[in-house]
Amino acid sequence: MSKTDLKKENILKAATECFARFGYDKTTLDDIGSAVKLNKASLYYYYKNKEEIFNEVILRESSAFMESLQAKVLEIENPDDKVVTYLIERLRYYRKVVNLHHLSIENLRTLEPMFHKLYTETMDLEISFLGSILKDKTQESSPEKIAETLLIVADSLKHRAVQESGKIFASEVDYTQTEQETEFVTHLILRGLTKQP
Amino acid sequence: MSKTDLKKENILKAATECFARFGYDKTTLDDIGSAVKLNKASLYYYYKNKEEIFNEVILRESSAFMESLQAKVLEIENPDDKVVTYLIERLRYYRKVVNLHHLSIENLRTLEPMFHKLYTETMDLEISFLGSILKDKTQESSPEKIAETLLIVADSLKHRAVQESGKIFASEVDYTQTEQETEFVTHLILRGLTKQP
Amino acid sequence: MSKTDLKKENILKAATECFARFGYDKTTLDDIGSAVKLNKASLYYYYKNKEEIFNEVILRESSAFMESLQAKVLEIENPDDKVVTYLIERLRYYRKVVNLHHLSIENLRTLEPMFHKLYTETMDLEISFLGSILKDKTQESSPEKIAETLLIVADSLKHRAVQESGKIFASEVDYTQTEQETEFVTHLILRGLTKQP
Amino acid sequence: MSKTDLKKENILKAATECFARFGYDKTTLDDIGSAVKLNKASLYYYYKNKEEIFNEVILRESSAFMESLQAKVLEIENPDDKVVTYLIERLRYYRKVVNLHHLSIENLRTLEPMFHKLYTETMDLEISFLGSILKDKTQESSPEKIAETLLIVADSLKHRAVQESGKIFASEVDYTQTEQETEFVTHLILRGLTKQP
DNA sequence: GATGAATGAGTATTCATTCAT
DNA sequence: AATGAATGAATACTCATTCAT
Repeated sequence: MSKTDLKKENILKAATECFARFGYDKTTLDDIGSAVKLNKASLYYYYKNKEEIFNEVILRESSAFMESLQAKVLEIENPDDKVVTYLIERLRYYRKVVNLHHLSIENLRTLEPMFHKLYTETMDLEISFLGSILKDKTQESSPEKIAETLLIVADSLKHRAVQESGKIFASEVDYTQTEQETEFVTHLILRGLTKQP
Repeated sequence: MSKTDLKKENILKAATECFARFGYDKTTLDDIGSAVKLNKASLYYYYKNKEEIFNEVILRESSAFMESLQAKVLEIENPDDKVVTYLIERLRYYRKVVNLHHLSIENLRTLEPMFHKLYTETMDLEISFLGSILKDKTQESSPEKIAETLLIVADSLKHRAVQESGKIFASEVDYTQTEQETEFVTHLILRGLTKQP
Repeated sequence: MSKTDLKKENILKAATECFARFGYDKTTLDDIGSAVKLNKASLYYYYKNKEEIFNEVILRESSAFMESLQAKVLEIENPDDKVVTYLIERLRYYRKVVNLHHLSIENLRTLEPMFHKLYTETMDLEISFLGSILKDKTQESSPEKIAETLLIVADSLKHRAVQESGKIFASEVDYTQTEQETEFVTHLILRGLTKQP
Repeated sequence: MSKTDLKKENILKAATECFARFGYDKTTLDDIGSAVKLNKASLYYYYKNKEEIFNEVILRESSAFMESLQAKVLEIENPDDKVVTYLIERLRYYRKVVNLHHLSIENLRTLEPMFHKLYTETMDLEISFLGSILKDKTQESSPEKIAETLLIVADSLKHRAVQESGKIFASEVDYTQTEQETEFVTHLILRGLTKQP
């Protein structure tokens, strides 16, 4: 690993700490700078701006989460539970990130492009993983097609919940409701696939 | 309702929206002002400062929550479940407030006096409600004494969790653990009361 | 005295207290309003603005001071001392006003028109008083002419001192120096008048 | 002198001008900024806040004053006069600072910690200087002990006067009285030392 | 690569002043 | 005569970002 990459790594580690501690908004570049013993201005040599740093932090965390989630899912016996668990935990993770970094609805709007980029980058991997789980359940369509549909539906439900929030207590309530919706739809789809009455 | 009270009401409504949208820190008085079509400075005619507005918002929300929670609890059959549900939902509500308004540990420190005031003001009502539920369960001490103890224990567990947070992902994890601790202790106490082996 | 005049009187009394307590700048109209149990806005019914109130306060204080000073001067035996004392005490009073109301150089600039108005309004009375003291000392010119000259010279010395201040510690030092200059010039003029060698 | 120190120096020079011109409260950071051709925000790069700038200004002025006062005192013949002059001039200097910067009672309260720090930092030097003057007058105790006592008494008298002010015209009057009290007590102590009847 | 230095835009709060009632 | 209500302009302080060296 080059010297620069090492430094970037250290910055990310410090930033991860700070964002978790203070939230995105309240973390100042001075906070991060102090933590890596680097002048605030120097951070701009490694990253374009605060948002890009946050970007990277989220990306790392997501990768780690995905790995551990996939490992956990593989240990589940019941195939339907595998899928449901995967989708629900994915949703809960999103909530966790939002809460952890104290992201406001406004932040979510601003950071949307970043999340979208992260989303599309990860999508292929997720489709492939979920597809492999679904392989022996689907008879007609390709399992990847089903996987993609499930992911899209799940994300749409989440997206709708976020958009509708901004009203008091909506965030919490919606997530619970979204979980139920996700589970319900997933079961519907999976049972449809196995042609059960 | 007087004209002034009406205006204060409108300000609160706008503030509630804003705090939920942006969080406490990122809500500016300009945000609230715009929402009520009032100059930022005018808000100071109705409220002493930003904190006082937040204060009032939290107070309203809490009252509404308490009412609905108590109604919900009364519908539960099993007496023990009544108590446990009440205490757990109360804890979840705290987390909800903190998350909703994106309160940082720092905020919690600053706003502590406000929360404390709210807490003591509500305490009597809570004791009286919880006491009435416990009435036929206690044989020796007064039900109010037991109620107060339960509330104090529950709040202490919560308080410890808050103090210990500030570590990564701690917020989520700790609350779950605190819920379990609260439930466990409550059962211990309740079973002690009914002298079951 | 009409009801309005009575109210104006009360406002002035309160304002006098406030200005002496907090200084001109730090006295708010709310301070004065509270003190007379009158809404801040009501003050504008009686006075054009804050400056006009201050104006009046200074005017009252000056009149009172002038009366007492003139009484004091009349008790002095030596005619020269009468004049010198009058001029010196007059200067000291100016300093006292400036210090009492915490007037900055900048204030003095802003309030200059007011002071000038006060100055010209009082001038005639001062000339007449000082003239009466000088009556038996002057043989050629009218005593009023001499009186006016003395006052103008004294005020010029003071004015120059004020203008030159704004440099550190100048205020204090200059006043002392100005006192000496005033005394010296006065003696020069008085002795010139009596044609002493 | 480093570039930063030079800049800090310039800021101080500008601030000194401004504080003397407008007083502490009415001097804005924009005033100081304009004077050094520096954005208001840049001042925060060099100094923590307005109070710290004022702090430094006062510190400089005090050092300069102390030096000149000590030189002046050394030229006095009569030993008792040396001491009295030193203590009286010290008192006058305090008044001078308060008047010059238009410090209100409120300011004095806020800035108290700063004055206290300055006070204790200077104390040792003052004790040592005053002690050297007293050397040949004391026969029993150490001259430093006497010096410290004199300084403490003088400051206490001053402190009481400040506390009691806030009443009309009090500032002027009290200081004069404090001067007399200081002189009287000093003479008492000095004559006691030489065991004169 | 690193940073000292600078700043524009924002953020809570205060206050003299205005005006409709 | 009195005031409730509103506001523009200030004011101390913060922070992401820029740039010359």
